[in-house]
Amino acid sequence: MTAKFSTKSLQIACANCSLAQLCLPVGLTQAEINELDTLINSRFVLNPGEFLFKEGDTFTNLFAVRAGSFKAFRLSKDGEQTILNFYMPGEILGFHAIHEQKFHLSAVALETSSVCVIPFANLSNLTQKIPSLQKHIINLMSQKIDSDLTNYLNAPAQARVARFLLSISQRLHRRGLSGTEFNLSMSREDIGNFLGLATETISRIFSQMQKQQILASERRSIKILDMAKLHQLTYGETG
Amino acid sequence: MTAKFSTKSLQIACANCSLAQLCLPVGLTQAEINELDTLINSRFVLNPGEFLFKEGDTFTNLFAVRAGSFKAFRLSKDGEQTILNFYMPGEILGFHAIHEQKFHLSAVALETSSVCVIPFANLSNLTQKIPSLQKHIINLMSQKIDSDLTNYLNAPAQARVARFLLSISQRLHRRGLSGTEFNLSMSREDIGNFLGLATETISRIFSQMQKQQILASERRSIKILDMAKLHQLTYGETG
DNA sequence: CGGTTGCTTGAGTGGGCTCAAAGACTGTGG
DNA sequence: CCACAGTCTTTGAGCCCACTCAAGCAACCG
Repeated sequence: MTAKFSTKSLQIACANCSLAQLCLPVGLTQAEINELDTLINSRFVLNPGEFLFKEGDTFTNLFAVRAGSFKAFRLSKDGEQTILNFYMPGEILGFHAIHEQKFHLSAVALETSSVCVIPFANLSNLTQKIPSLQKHIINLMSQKIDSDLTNYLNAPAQARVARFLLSISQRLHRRGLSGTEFNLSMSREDIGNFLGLATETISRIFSQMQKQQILASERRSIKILDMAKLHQLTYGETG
Repeated sequence: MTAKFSTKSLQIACANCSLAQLCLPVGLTQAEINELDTLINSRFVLNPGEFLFKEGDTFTNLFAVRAGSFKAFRLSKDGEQTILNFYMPGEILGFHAIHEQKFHLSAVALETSSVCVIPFANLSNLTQKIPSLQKHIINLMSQKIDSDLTNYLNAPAQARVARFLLSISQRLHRRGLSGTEFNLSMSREDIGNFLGLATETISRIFSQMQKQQILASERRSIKILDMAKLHQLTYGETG
């Protein structure tokens, strides 16, 4: 079931959060950040497989990923998942649910993860008082619209996998982590589902990239050996 | 080249615009709508093939489609288009460009079309004064994020075409036009490009749907005969 | 009217899928 | 600490959906 927000309250403030630049506060005064901290009064931890929210849930909060990762998906009528996205630290879930006050997809933790709970009504009031915060929220939503454009482009299997790996790499790098050596938090099946490819195809392409010296992979551990070649494989997509 | 905004100024006010509910003003007082009208001081017409904006252009304005339609696309390095979306009356272009103040795609008119020019900086100031307007902008962006989710799902060719036709149908219906009889403003090639299918595949699927009595199509004229079956073909996608 | 562009239909090919099976890792209980 | 079951990943074989190539037809335009 959907996790209870009281599970575990963490003693963390936006003021000293390492994700601050990716997440909410930008160009705020100390007083404004404190006000924001009052707003975001809840932070909690989820175990692997726990739901952050479910399709059909009423929307009241945005969630900022603090640690771990999530997959967002819908269920078709025959019970099959369609994975729509993965979320990593510094990224925000829930923007899609604002306009109808309802989640149109589910999100589960792929590993032990923690999130900040951002009550949207309160945030909305605060943006009315703090212009730079309004600007930031709109920028985050704009970024989301922009990045989704690139995410869902059609391409041959190898290009899709290359694009996926680069996306993960860049998102890790942005947080100051290694963009060349990392562990995937999702299964081959999840990757395939997300990219619209069979599990076996993902596996084959990883093997193939290994033979071409583009990367070294062992189960979920990935080491990118030739970033340039990986970019080439997505070549022609977007310039 | 990108159209000049001075091309033709139309005498139209938000106050008596039939698209008002889809576009900007919602729940505003008369005074607020007048203020908005001052903001949106420019409306102009584009001929088929004219650019509304180009990849790389600096972002200063959002555009609301008043009449006609647009395709949005990127060019790959070998000059191939990748069509990302089509835009119809009441829909807004440019949300993706806010965060970097730069358009990451191009938009051209598919037919004679007109748009309202919305200077974003001014809009941003106004949302700070009018809470319900801020709410509406954020709702529009949320809607965009939400609908893009459904747009780019992987599916077999027939399901994609069915989804595409339903999307067009629903968007026309929302404006009070017929959702069962309409003319497509884009070529088979554009549809195929957008859906990630070959032109010939689009043509074959149209023929096939015609044999199955789902629709009657003659070039760009479409008449949907069996809406239920069309929905069935997208079955399993989203519930 | 002839040229161009867009649409349709057919034939054959191929990339990625399905089906199948074996190997590698994880967790649990004895 | 090991055995065993279950899950995830890899690899192979064969097939099918949608692509490419090709040709013919219909509409539009100068």
